Amino acid sequence: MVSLHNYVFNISPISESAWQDINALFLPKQLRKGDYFITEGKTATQIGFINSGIIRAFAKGRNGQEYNKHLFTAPSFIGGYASLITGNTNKINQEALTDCELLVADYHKLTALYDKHPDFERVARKLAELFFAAKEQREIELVMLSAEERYLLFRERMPGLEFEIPLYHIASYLGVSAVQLSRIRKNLAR
Amino acid sequence: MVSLHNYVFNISPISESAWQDINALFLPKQLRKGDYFITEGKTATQIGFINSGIIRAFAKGRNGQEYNKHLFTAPSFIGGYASLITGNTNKINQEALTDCELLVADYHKLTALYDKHPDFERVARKLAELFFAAKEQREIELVMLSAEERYLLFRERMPGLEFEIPLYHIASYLGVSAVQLSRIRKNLAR
DNA sequence: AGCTAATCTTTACATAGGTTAATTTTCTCC
DNA sequence: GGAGAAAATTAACCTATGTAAAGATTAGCT
Repeated sequence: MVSLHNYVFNISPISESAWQDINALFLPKQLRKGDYFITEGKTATQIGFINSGIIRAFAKGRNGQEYNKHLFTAPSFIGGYASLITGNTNKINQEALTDCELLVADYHKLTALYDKHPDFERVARKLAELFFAAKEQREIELVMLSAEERYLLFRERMPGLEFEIPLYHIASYLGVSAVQLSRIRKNLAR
Repeated sequence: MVSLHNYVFNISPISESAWQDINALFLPKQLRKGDYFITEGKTATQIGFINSGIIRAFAKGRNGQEYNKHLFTAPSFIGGYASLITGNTNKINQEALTDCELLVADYHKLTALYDKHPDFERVARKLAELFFAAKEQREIELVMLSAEERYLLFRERMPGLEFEIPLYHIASYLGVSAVQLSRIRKNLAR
């Protein structure tokens, strides 16, 4: 299991003193399957780190249909990043698909450490850059690849995950209906 | 016109000394319509700032079809951000759709200033965060909205732009074929 | 083990949107 | 201003994928 410490140091090493200050802000928290970490319409204040479990981030359309923007597994930060950054309300929800072990910190207490620890702000910069590059990649794949290709890529990148959560969540993550994913799987099996 | 100075200070103010060091790295550059700022397969080394003109960032599929990931207008940074960050080759191209006035700097000379000027690294962090939030928003819109809704949103956000560049570039930006955009426009006109 | 609810697949049908090609309209530049 | 190129529209056709509903399968209790 990748600890918060290793995860952070892997992005960009920081001083021992910075790590102490950061670590002190994170407290353990459990989520039960079905619990929400953030909810649309509310303003995010916390950032979480997944030690175990699976969380989906999803947006809701007006007809009530949902789109799974992302599936998070350990190790990974979660939270209403856009809301934390801009101060606007969340446009999305994050729901535990399994029981989860998290570490949770107040985001603004964390960002208050940037002045004291520029090496930590560097971590935040690199993280934001990596998030951006990942989003860019996903955007290209959503538009340029067929649903079947996206499914194959998904299986490659998150092996086993398709057996831990309902397929319709994966379909939504891939941007297709559960029916269509079922057809795709049938095709591949031949 | 929003200058580089104002653009940067608007994100997060920096010391006069930091601004001097940054500004010294940016040199004017003209692009003619049709010129490329970055090319896929090559590694990006430069970052640009658009003072005037329009640039499209696009990805190419295997069948040669293109997808306009983004349309840039002044004021805006351009460059192979993902490549600059990761050191991998560009997966995308950036092509001038009109003659352009840019300021261009070596990216690594710029990032070398982070140690000396933490206030500048803060600018970089906020910028990356804003980029990320924008991508997230675009991703949601691509998946949740119909092509017609995306077109209306585009007209609202970039008024007039549809009269400055070929419609098929806008269609590609919206993720539909030129034929389909034509149908959409016809529908709206009724 | 067996019951119930959840999930997955399949079928039938509808539609948005792709492709290709022909036609019309609009630019561009001599 | 006219010729040729570029862009936009239209028409014809096709396919991927959506929706709804019915069945089949699986999982989660008690």
